[in-house]
Amino acid sequence: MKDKLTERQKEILNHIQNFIAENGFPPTLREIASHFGLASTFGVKRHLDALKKKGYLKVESFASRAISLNKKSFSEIEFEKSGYDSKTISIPVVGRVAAGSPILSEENLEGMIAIDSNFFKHNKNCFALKVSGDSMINAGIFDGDLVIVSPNEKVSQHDIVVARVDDEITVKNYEKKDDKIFLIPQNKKYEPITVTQKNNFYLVGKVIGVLRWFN
Amino acid sequence: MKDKLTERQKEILNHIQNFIAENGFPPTLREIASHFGLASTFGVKRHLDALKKKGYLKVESFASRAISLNKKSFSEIEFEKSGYDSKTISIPVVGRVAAGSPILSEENLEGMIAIDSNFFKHNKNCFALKVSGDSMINAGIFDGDLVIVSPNEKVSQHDIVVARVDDEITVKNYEKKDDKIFLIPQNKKYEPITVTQKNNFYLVGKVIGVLRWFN
DNA sequence: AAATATAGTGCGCTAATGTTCACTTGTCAA
DNA sequence: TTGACAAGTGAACATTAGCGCACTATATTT
Repeated sequence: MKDKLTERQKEILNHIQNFIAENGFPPTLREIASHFGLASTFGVKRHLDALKKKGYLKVESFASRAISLNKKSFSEIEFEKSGYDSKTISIPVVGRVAAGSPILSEENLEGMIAIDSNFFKHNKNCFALKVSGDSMINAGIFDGDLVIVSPNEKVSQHDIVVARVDDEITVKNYEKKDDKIFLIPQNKKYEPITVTQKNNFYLVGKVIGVLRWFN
Repeated sequence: MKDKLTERQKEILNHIQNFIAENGFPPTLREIASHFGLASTFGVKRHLDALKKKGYLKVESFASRAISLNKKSFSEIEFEKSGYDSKTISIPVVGRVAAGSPILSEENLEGMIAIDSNFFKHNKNCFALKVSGDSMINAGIFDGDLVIVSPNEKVSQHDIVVARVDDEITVKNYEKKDDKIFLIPQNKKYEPITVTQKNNFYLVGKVIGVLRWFN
């Protein structure tokens, strides 16, 4: 009841959020007023007071642009108290793999990443590997992405896998035909790799996820 | 030009970042000065001018607290601090958003994911949203992917954002031209959305990451 | 009809905050 | 040594921006 906003208040709150997103800092009363074609800052102030009272904003007194959005309007609170119980599983992140070295040696380690077990129903030996190269762009795996790899998991036809061919680590689609193994890139620029007896071939694991950061 | 920062400039920049993270808005010159025990605001101003010139932040003239961070300033500074604390941060995962409902209401909650803070240098209000539709495939975002969203972070031209247009939640590239806002899909099958005054437009946040599971 | 809540106007006041200038100090390299 | 440069001081000064009052208007409720 108390938290209910009027139409105008919603508009104001909405505009403040957009302003911050666009500018990186909050607007002044006058800027808000002028955006709505208002002539006086007093009305705006009353709206802010209302929004503050209802818990959507914090406003420092006697300070300029000192509006901050309250988490309440976003997330946290509701989840925090809903007693969400879940374990997280930590997996190591592996960067560029030095040719010849075991993938999971310390020198390749770059950090850890933890993922909620609800989303992660695989075995505990998983790790994440930083992809270099664009041979899988059509599968939505870009240079620099982290692929999450589950070793000792059954690999089926057409799965995306991480494999080692003669000390070279690659991410490709897996295909087996008449006892021959093919590693298929998802980019016209590259040719499929045919694995022969002469190659030192090792199926590292199955790619079960992809994680990418925009920086 | 040399983009290299002096020690002092790094300290200042770092403090500004922390201040914004804690308060939700940037500090004034005097607040910065007093944090460092300085008696004059002039020195601070010169530091800001330098940081601006070197491209780490933007500062509006004759406006209070009008400092905004440039992307560049993330990576570099946090870099040095990383390694100290490696907590994991939990963020909620949001599934299909019922039209009209606040994104982060319980009915939309699907779980939590936790991510190592070393890989996650953004604010704590972040959440993950399940994408439906293929309008961003050329940006490597597929149907069913989880995009990780940072609300109340400065959105720049061409950033991938989550926006609400008239109760419809979409993920698109953000573009602003002459006061007009365009939401650009990354798939030839779709047309850009032009946001007009008549639309109820709300910039939910910036997409800072993508997570995909193969199941 | 009267009361109440929401919205907005105009205007002046004052505190908050950015800007500028002249001068000092310490470091580093030519 | 001299000169360039980062850093800081102190004291105005100029502009921005929050605050508050009296008054108006329009719904909705009592």
